[in-house]
Amino acid sequence: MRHVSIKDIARAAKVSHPTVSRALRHSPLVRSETAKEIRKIAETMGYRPSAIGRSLATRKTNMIGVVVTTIADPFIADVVRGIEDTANEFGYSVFLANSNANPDREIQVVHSFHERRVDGILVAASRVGALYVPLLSRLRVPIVLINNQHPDEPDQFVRSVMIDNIKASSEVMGHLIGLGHRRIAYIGDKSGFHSDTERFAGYRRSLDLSGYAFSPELVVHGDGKAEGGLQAMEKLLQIADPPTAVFCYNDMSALGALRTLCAQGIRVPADISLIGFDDLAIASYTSPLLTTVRQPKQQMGRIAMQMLLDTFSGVESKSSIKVEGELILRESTAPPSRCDGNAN
Amino acid sequence: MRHVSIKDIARAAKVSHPTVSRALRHSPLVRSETAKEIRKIAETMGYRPSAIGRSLATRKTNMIGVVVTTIADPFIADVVRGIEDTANEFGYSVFLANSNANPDREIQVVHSFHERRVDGILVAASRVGALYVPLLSRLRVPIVLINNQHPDEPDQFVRSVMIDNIKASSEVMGHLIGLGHRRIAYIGDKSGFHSDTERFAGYRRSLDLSGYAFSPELVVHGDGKAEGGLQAMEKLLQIADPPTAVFCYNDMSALGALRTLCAQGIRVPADISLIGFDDLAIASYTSPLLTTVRQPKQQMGRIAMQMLLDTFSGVESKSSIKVEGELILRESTAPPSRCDGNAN
DNA sequence: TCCAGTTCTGCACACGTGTTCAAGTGTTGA
DNA sequence: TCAACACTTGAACACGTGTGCAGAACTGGA
Repeated sequence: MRHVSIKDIARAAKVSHPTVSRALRHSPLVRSETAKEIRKIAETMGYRPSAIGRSLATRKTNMIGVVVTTIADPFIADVVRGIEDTANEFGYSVFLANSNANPDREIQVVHSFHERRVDGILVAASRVGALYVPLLSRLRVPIVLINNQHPDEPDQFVRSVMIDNIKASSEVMGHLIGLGHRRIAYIGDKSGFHSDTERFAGYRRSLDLSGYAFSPELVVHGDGKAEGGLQAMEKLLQIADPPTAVFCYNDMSALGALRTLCAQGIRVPADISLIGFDDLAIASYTSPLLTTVRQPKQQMGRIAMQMLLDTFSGVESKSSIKVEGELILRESTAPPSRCDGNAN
Repeated sequence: MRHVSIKDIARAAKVSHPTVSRALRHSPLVRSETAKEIRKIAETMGYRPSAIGRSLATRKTNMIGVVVTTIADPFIADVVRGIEDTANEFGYSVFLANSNANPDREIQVVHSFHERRVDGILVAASRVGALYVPLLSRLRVPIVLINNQHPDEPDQFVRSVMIDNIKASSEVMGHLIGLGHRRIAYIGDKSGFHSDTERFAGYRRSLDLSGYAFSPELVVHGDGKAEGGLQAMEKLLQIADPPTAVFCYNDMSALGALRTLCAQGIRVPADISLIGFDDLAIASYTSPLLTTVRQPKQQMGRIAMQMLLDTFSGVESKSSIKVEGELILRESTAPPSRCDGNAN
């Protein structure tokens, strides 16, 4: 049994199919009684317009593609939520594709989106990032990168929204240094995500500005997930002169680090201060509650989608938007308990 | 600038467009040198087939729709991951839509999927569930419900995959009762999700079978999220004779409950045992580590998608698949410390 | 009654791809 | 040399919708 089409309705209403098309779209070109009659028949026959046919005719699909590393990442899930809400509000449907941080897969996904003729693409937390902007740009599809490197030269098709990592990172360091910490460790990501790179830059710069020594052994790399943070923390505890505070580039890493500390009977924040980044929901339910930087995750999703919508409607808009993080002080940071003797 | 179509290639190769169509699809009907030449030209011109055109012609979209309550729920995120991986493996793209547990929205989403002519629909953790199976069935689109009520009468289009809640629930209760607990509380969900209903049934039945009294005041309702669990636990602590163990219908609720306990200085499991359900990643990073029931989340997504694929290819398959949960013993349960005097 | 103007309708085509069928070309065997 | 056959190609149409344009139907005024 086929779907009912406007031709079927046309036959039933004894009119031509263009008239049906116009009637259903409330075009003023069709007599109102006729239109009403047609719509009644359409309703009776259980008609649902075919987005496929419409897309072919209008060269507009009202679909957007979202490529993420993995939807299992709570940060990304929140961003996607903001995207989907906004998209839906404006009649767009979203394709979701996990790249699992695999560059090949990422490119393959973009091709798939292209074949489906999506009206726009959103990329969340890609590893490839700016590297494949040329590819993306060649597709001539509007694209918004989220928390990712934006090419220096302005590009007609590629836009971005990101948090001001350097600034947020500096606030984190300011807070820790203000509490009296000198030996501050940094847990990053071995995959080299843009967020990590920038946050590390802020960490480094704050140390320099404060005149404190940068110790390479205090920088370790996890995988952005709890397990990586757990192992990274173990490494930090093995060095001769362990840190008094640890700055994790994201909350999941902090969660793992917290687990290691707890398992080894090290008190947070009494013995070691811990600070994360993202303000995932979970950060409000750990013990102690996690001090972190709040990213407006859903809002970033909304903004990214809005940037696409603006592009669609030809509205001029900034090619790059920066949002602010907010340092959320909870319970996992405190002044260092012991004097570490490092006067410098 | 338009996309290049097979007609453009046909013109360039001085053949007709059907020949191009056949060449690109490696049809044996076209001479191999011609085909090779055509494919070379297509490559040069940067041709990418239009899924829209193809869908219209084949009446197959290779798209499936996934409706979830919210992708911000870690359980659902994992299921979706399994779905997406499998879908992608077989050349399908997935539409993601959040219903936010709003029945109207859920129906609207299904209509939207229908208009896009998806080949199948997956529903994860819906509140509406079986209630709108008639609607879904009328669309004549294969559907698989995940962890949701399945209509009693077998339906040609609606299938389901779910965990054996009663059994898992009984194991949980068996574990707690075996440890010596008598006053066991249950934290459920006020929205009335199917999972909650079934798990509660298992809780209730286990009490009956063991001959222990069922105390209505020991049953409280959260919202399936941490905040709800937190508040539910507060209520439980206010009753005159508080429970010695708490069974939370999901891990997020358990997380909130754990927070309340920790904040009030109540030791887990020394003072109160706590047990969850789902085995979210986070359950391995709490303090104490959370005892819970592991649901094969990704696998459930894979199975659901596989059921759809089977339907597409006409393979006969079961209309309902039950997977087993696995009780994961960690650190949050122990024998009760005090005699609660309730000899019964 | 006729004309001009307005309102409404349908024809024809477009969008990009796939498929059926007929016809063209070349090959083989009698 | 011719028929039978296999191989290759293209014309025509289908899928479902939207739109420009021509023409039909209707309205109002002289």
